[in-house]
Formats: sequence, C-alpha cells, structure tokens
Amino acid sequence: MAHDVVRALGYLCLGTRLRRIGEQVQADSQRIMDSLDVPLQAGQYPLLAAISRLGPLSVGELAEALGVTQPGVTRAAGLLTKAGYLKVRKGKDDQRIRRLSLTGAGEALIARSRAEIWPMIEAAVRDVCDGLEGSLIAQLDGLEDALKEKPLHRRAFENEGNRR
Amino acid sequence: MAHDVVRALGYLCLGTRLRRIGEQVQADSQRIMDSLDVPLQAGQYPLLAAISRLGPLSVGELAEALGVTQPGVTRAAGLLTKAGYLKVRKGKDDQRIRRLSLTGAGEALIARSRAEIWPMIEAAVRDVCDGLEGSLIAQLDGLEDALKEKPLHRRAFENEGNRR
DNA sequence: ACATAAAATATAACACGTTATATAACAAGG
DNA sequence: CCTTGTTATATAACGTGTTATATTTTATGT
Repeated sequence: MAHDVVRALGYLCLGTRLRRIGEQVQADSQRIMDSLDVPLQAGQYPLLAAISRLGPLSVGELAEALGVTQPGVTRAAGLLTKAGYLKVRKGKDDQRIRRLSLTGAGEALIARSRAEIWPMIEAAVRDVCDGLEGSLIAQLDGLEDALKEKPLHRRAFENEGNRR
Repeated sequence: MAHDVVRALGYLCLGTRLRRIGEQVQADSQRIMDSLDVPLQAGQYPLLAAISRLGPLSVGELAEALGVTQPGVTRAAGLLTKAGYLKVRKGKDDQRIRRLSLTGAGEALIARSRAEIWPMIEAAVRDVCDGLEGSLIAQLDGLEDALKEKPLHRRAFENEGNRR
C-alpha cells in the first residue's frame, strides 16, 4: 500500500481502520472455510456458536449476546433457518417470542467445526497476533503487516507445527 | 452485554470483533459530526483527507491509498461529487483517467475540519484509548468497556481539559 | 373488561463494503 | 492499420450492518 492514508491518520481514522482490518480477517477466514467446504459465511459462525454455547435463544437474546441489533439477528437467523441449520419454535408461554435452536444439521456442523475448523482458524489468528505489542495503533500496524506478509489461510495450511 | 459471546470466543471471532468495534467508533464519531453540523458521513472523511494530503488523485490511486477496492472508491467519490465537494477532470494525456480534486466547498470543509473537527475527534479517540495496554485482545476488551462507559461524543463535549 | 402502553419481532430503506463483469481508452505486434 | 491484450473506470448483484417504523402479542390501570 503506497502511502496508506488511513494508517497515516492514526487515531483520527481508528473506526475505519478497525473495520478494514476486521473485513480482512473475515475474508481470510472465509478462504479457510471455503477450502474446507464449510457451507457458511464467516460472519454466521458467531450466531450458531452462541446458540451452541447458551442453548436455544430468542432473537432479542441473540442480539444481546452478539452485540448487534435485533434486525440484524432477524435476517441472519432467517438465512440460517432457510439453510437448514436452525429451527424456530414459538414461545409456549409468550407467543411473541421465537426461540431459535440448532437442527440436526446445525448440531453436526457445530460438532465438526469444534473438532476441526475452529481450532485451525483460531491457531492461524493466534499465529498472526503472536508477537504483537505496544499501543493499540502499533499492534494494528503490526497485524496488518503480518496479514499482508502471510494471510491467515496460508498460516492455516502451512504452519501446522510452529505454535510456541 | 450479558454474556458477550463474540468477546468470549476471543481469537476465533477477531474479525467480527474488529468490525463491531470499528462500527461503534464510527457511529460515535458520526454523532460528534452531526452535533457540529458536518454534512458528511464519517466514512467519507478519509477519501477527502487523502486528496487534501496528496493532491488530486485518480480513482485507482485513491483505492490504493485508502486500502479499499476500486468500485468502493467510484461510488464514494460519486456521492462526494454530487454533494459538491469533489470535481472530476479527465486526464489530458490518458482519457481513461478521472482525476479527482477538491472543489472550493471541499477545500473549505477540509479547512474547517482540520481546524476544529478533526482535533476534537482525535482527542476523544486518544482519550478513550488512553491507558490501554496488554495484548490486542486485552486492549479491545478495554476499548469496548471504555466506549460503553463513556462514548466518544461524551468525551468530545465534556473532556476539554483532561488530556494528560 | 377495555383502552392504552410496552415488549418482541419483522419489514423497509439505506450505508458501504465486497466480487464479478462490462465498457472504453490506450498499447503493441503482425 | 487493425486485431488483440491491458488498463482504468463503471455497473450490477450481493452481504451485512445500521436506523426507523410497523405489526403482533402481552401487560396494566381504571
């Protein structure tokens, strides 16, 4: 990146910067998932993981647990339901509530993810963050440099034994 | 946030986390800008700042300088042109190139921003980042906590004298 | 019991990033 | 010169976040 203005602007562009790096990390993670034929978008994992961890949740509880707005959850959950990983049942007591839980396919996907996908992604992310230090800005600089030098998907498939 | 799953998942959800915090920082910055009647979206500042810093740039050069894709720049520049802050002139030599530069209104907006808006936003962001230390994850935890406790717009308008 | 408020979810409209592809101008070899 | 490839930009389609508002169900006060 010749003369990266967002980086040069430092604290003034922190929001833009965080978003940009987050998108890069997600895109790299997506490549790992695609290579392993995981039929999901990277951003859909947290929703499934939340239900897997906490049990069936309502739309509102999910929004709270994920730190996003309720309409975002409504849409994401709709897609995952259509894809067959979630099922909905109305609250028996309160008919407004739609409680979301994993289907069999959803449970299977989570089981596989927990066993082989997540450890791989997490190791790659740990690897790229390894050695970062200093101020937040300094660590973001380092993270971007490290991602550019060797993206997560290369770390996932090449660095099987060099965790410290 | 009761049981924040994205935070709990740590390195596995780093991409989602960075995006989420970046969106929060931008939303808070937007509130500062709205209060000061700055007629822009927060995300449009880097593009104007790049041209202000580096002089007239082509679409491709902007994409490079901002670290985003070319279609993203084409659209953002189109909006800023329609809003009257940018003007386009075709390359005299190479007719494919569209060189973007600031209009009078654009120059004026940048002058005002440099004088009063940017220092305010930057001070607020520095304030919220002040005292962060440790690993990247630890600093992100701290940043989210600090933003929740006192958002940027409150820091901008209340903390005029407590920079250390 | 019934009007009214509150809560849970859905829908609409928009912001802004991406990838894939189309178009237009330039460059180059036969 | 004229096909053919490359480069610069534009357009289209989509992903996923937001805010604002509508809809449906539950709770409440008189």
